[in-house]
Amino acid sequence: MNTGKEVTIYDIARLLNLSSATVSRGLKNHPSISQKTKDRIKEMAESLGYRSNTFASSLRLQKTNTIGVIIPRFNSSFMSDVIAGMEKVANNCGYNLIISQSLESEKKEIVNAATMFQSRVDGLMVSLAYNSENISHFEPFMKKNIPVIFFDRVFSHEKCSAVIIDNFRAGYDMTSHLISQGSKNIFHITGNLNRNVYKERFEGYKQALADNKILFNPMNIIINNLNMEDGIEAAQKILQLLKKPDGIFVTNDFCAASCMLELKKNGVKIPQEILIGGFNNDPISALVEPNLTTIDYKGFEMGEMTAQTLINHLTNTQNLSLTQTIVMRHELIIRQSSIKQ
Amino acid sequence: MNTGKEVTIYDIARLLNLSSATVSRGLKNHPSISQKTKDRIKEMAESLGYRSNTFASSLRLQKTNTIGVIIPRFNSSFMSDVIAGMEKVANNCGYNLIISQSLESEKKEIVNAATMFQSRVDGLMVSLAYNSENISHFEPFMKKNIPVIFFDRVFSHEKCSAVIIDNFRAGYDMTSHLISQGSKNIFHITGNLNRNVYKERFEGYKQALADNKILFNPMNIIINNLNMEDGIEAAQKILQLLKKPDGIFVTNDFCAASCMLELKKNGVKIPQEILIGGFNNDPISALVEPNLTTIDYKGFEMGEMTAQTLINHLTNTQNLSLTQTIVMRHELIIRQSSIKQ
DNA sequence: GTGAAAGCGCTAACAT
DNA sequence: ATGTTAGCGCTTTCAC
Repeated sequence: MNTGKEVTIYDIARLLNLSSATVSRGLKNHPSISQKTKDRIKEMAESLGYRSNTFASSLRLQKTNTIGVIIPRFNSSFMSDVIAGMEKVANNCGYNLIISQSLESEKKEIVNAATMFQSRVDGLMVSLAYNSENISHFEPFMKKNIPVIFFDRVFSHEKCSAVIIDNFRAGYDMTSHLISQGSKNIFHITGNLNRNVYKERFEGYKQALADNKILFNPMNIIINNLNMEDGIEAAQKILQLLKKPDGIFVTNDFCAASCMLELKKNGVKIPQEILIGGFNNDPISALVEPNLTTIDYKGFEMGEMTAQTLINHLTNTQNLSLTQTIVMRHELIIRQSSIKQ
Repeated sequence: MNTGKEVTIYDIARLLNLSSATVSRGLKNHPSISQKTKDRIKEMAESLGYRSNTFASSLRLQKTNTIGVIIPRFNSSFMSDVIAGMEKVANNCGYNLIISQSLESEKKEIVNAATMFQSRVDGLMVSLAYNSENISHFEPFMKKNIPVIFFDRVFSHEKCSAVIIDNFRAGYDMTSHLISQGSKNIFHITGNLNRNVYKERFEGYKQALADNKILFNPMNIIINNLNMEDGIEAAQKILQLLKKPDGIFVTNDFCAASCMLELKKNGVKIPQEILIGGFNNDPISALVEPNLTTIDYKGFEMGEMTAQTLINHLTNTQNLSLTQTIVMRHELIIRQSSIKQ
C-alpha cells in the first residue's frame, strides 16, 4: 500500500490479465467466476490495498446502502443504546448509518432532513424534536418512496411505520402506582402535548385518576421543556401552593430529579410528603436520593427493532405494507421515591 | 416533483437549451456565468426538484466532503456538546459528518475505523476507546495522508494533531483543592492509565501531593472502568479499610456520584468525613447530594476547535504542520462535596 | 467462465 | 459567456 493513487479494479485486472468485469464479479463472489480466479483476484486486491469505491458503486447502482438517523440529542444512555442497536443491525445487513441530532429544534431537524435527502439515504429513522409541529420536511422522502420510520417520538402518518412503547399504559401504570401508595392529589409535569409520548402519558395519567374516582384538575398539569432548570422552576411553583400535591409524575428522570432536589432543599420530605415518579430509567434515577421510581424501556432493542423493520422494508420489495406500529415492552421500576413510609 | 426518475443537470440543460456544463457551473455560482442564466438554472432546478448527486460529484472530484467521527459513546452531555460543536463548524464549511461510537471497545473502534476508511472520509476526528492499546488501525489514513485529529482521549503521534485540556493541571487543581480543605489521605479512583486523560490527571494528583509534602501511597489508587457499578465497588473497598481516606478524587462524575452514594448508604458523612471531587461537570454532579465538586470543560468549544483545526488542515494545502496540540481551558467547580464543614 | 462496452451524473480542461 | 468532451470507478447486459 502506498501513498499514491487509489487502486481500482482496473489495476487488479491489468496485473492479472483479466477484464475489469471479471474482477468486479470476483470481488462480489459472483457464481460464474471460477474459484481459482476469485482467489487470485482477492489475493491481489488485498496485496494492493484495494478498497472499493462506494461512490462509483452508488452512482452505478442508484443505491447508497446508507440509512439516516435523526434524533433529538446524543446525551442520554437511552439514545446511546438505541444507536448501538441500530448500528448492530445495520452493519449486519451491510448498511451504514448517518446520524445527526436535531438538538430538540424543529428548525435544525428540517436542515438535517434536507441533508439526509441530499445524501440520498435509502431510508430514514427519526425520533422527533421537542417542538416539531408537523412532518412536512419528510414529505420529499415519501414522495420518492424512501421509507421513513419513526421511533419513540413518533408522528402518525399513513406512509410511516413506528416503533414505540405503550405510553398510555406507562402513564397509567405510574399514576396508578402513585395512587396505590396513597397519593390523591397528583401533579403531572410533562412536555409538549403535541408529542405523542407526552400526550399519551398524559392520557394514561387521566385515565388512572378516573379509574380511581379522582377528579382531574387541569391546574395540576405543568408543561415545560423537561430540562433540569424546568424541574427547579416547577418545584418552586409547587412550593408556593397552599395545597401541595402528595404525588408528582414527571415524564423525564432528569427533570424529576432536579424537581425533587429543589423540593428537598426547601424542606419537603420525599417520599413522606410527596411521592415522585420519573420516566426513562436514566442512570441518574438510581443516583439521586431517594432513588427515583421510573419507567424503564430498552433502547438497544428499540434500536434493533427499528432498524430491522426499516431494512426489511428496504429489501423485501414485495412488502408494501405501509403503516405498521410496533409496540415494545416497558416496565415500572419501583424505588424509594414513591414508597409511602 | 414526481416519484419517477431523478432529475439531473442534463434534464435542466435540455429544458433550458443549455449545456450540462453551464448548468453545473450555474448551480455552483461560477463567476463566468451570467446572472440571468444562473437565475434561470436555479429556478428550473428548484421547480424540477433537482438534487445534486453527491456520488457522481465525489467520484469526479475524488473528495467526499465528509469527515468521520469516532467517539466512545453517545451518552453524555459532554459528547452531545462536542458533536454539536463539530456539526456547526462542519456544516458552515460544507462538510458532512459520519459519526460512530466505539462503545469503549478497541475492537469496535477498529471496525469503525475500517468503515470510515472505506467511506473515504476526507479526515477523521477521534476520541479513543477506553482500552485501545495502540492506534495502528489509523495507520491506513496516515499512509494516505488523510488527516486524523484526536480530541480529549488522545494518542501522541507525530502525524496527528490533538485537542485536549491540561489534564495534569486539572488533576493538580482538584487534588490541591482537596488538600486545601484539609484532606491528607486522598484516594484516587481513575481509569486505564494508558489513556492520556487518566495518566495525566494521575500525574497531577501526585504532583499536588508532593508539593504539599504528602507521601504518595500506591495503595490509594483504584483503577477501574469508571462506571456506576465500579463506583459502588470502590466504595465497598474503601469501607473495609481500617484507615479510611479523608478525600477521594474520582476522574468521572458518574463514578464519583455512585461511589459517594454508596459511602453515604453505609453511614459515611460527606463531606464531613470524606471530601469528594469528580470530573466533567456532568449534569449529575449538580443533582447528587451533596453537589459534587468537579472539573468543567466545554465540549461544544472543543468540538468546534477540533473540527476547525481539521478543516483548516484540509483546505490549506500549504499547512503541512503535522503535529499541533491545542489546549483548551478547564475550570474547577467547587461545590459542597469538597467543602470542609 | 470471461470480456467488451456502455452508462450512472458530474466536473473541468480546453475550445469557441 | 457558453459548449464539447473525456473520464472519475463500478456494474451489468450482451456477446463469445
